[in-house]
Amino acid sequence: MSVAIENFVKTIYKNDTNDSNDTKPGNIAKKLGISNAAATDMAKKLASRNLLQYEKYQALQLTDEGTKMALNVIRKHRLWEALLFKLFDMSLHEIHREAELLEHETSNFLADRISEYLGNPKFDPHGDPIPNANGEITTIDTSIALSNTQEGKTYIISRLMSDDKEFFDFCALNGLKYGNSIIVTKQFNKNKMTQITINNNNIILNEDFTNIIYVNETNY
Amino acid sequence: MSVAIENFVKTIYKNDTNDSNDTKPGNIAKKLGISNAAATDMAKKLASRNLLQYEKYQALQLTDEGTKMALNVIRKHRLWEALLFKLFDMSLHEIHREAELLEHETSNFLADRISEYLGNPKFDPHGDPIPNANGEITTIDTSIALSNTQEGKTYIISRLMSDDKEFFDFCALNGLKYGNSIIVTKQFNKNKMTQITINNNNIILNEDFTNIIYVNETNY
DNA sequence: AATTAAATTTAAGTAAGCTTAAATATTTTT
DNA sequence: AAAAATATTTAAGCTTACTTAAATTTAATT
Ligand SMILES: [Mn+2]
Ligand SMILES: [Mn+2]
Ligand SMILES: [Mn+2]
Ligand SMILES: [Mn+2]
Repeated sequence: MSVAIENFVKTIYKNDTNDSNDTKPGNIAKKLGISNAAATDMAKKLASRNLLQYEKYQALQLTDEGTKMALNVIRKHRLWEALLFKLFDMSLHEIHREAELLEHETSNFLADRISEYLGNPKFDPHGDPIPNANGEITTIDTSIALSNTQEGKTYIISRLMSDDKEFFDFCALNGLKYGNSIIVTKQFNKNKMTQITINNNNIILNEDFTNIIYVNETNY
Repeated sequence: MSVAIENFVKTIYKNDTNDSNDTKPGNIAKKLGISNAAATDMAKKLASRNLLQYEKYQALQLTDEGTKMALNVIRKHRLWEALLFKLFDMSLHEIHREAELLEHETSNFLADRISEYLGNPKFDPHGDPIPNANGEITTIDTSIALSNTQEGKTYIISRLMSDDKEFFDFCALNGLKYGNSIIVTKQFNKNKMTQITINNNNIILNEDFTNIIYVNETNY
């Protein structure tokens, strides 16, 4: 499959699982940086190849085959991120940038070698789950957005759902890293802002950030 | 630059440095598996971009810029081969197959990280020299083809110049590996066949093989 | 409910990288 | 040196993945 097709189904999949907006050609176009017309064309083509269902003016829906393809690409993306992070200690932004390209030129064989080498990890360095070789995500995600946490409790950072360099730079600067521990000290304005304590620093985050930082409760 | 262009200049470079046939569009077409017409078109386009010199019916000649691009792609190819070989113990054929794709989707930044991680190696697992970040091959190659060796002498395998699975499988089976030691026990029929001893086995190789296996003399 | 705004689709066109077939030039053989 | 064989180039056309502009449909506003 071509790079264009792989990125297209992947973007649909991620829009469906992570975002609230509907999965119409226009929204996919925006994310891919192409015109609406191009996205509509592509949607029709992929429908004829049984990768998705397309009905005029309706949201796009991946078929099982399309979902499988998306998960296969996502698997490769996240395995690359895990490998580059481990070997070269590159930043979250850098590993994402490289993985975005490498994911399309990686055989299933090589993906399996990478996975094996890393001990078949279930999560990438962002905390995103890595689909297995059958295109299944077996892990149950119990994490919640920071905006939904409770004052006074301690949490472990489980996911940083972003592709944005600025965000990652901010995270790196403040110790906001997959696996690190934080205390939620205050929720402001109906959870539109959240104060946390990490490494003895107090940080106030607005909803742009608290909606994409996911955490798990701890027992302490 | 596109994959097509990178493979094109790389193929010209390799034809110039490794092969005896002239570097006309037809020969490049054959190696790339495209039509002569396509190769001629591409040659004209690359000439207009100052990557090579094109004159009707003449051999193609890379400009400095074209050569630099070729060496940059070759650097990435060989770094990938070295990394995959080291990490995953893949065969020479497998690492080549993957590198052929990955080489086009690798930033200079990532190439430098790979090189660094490997200790800036000067050779890949085939024994081919790895250009440095400036696109220079600093290593002086003193190796000779097995067909040009002398009876009774001991040599170290320095290069296996092939992309062929069958050849690599044969090599792997018989211990013909970069760095291994062999004794040339006999040269037959004006060096069209060569008998060597390796791991106490005698093997007779014909010129298909002795022309692509390179070795260095030892002092013993 | 009608009007306006926004999103989606259709239509027409482009560039890259190929193809095959025909025309032309070069190389080899006689 | 001519003829035949081979290689190269030109010409015409195809597919993929895009573009912009116009037409149409849907959604939002009054
Ligand atoms: Mn990523
Ligand atoms: Mn991608
Ligand atoms: Mn190789
Ligand atoms: Mn290649």
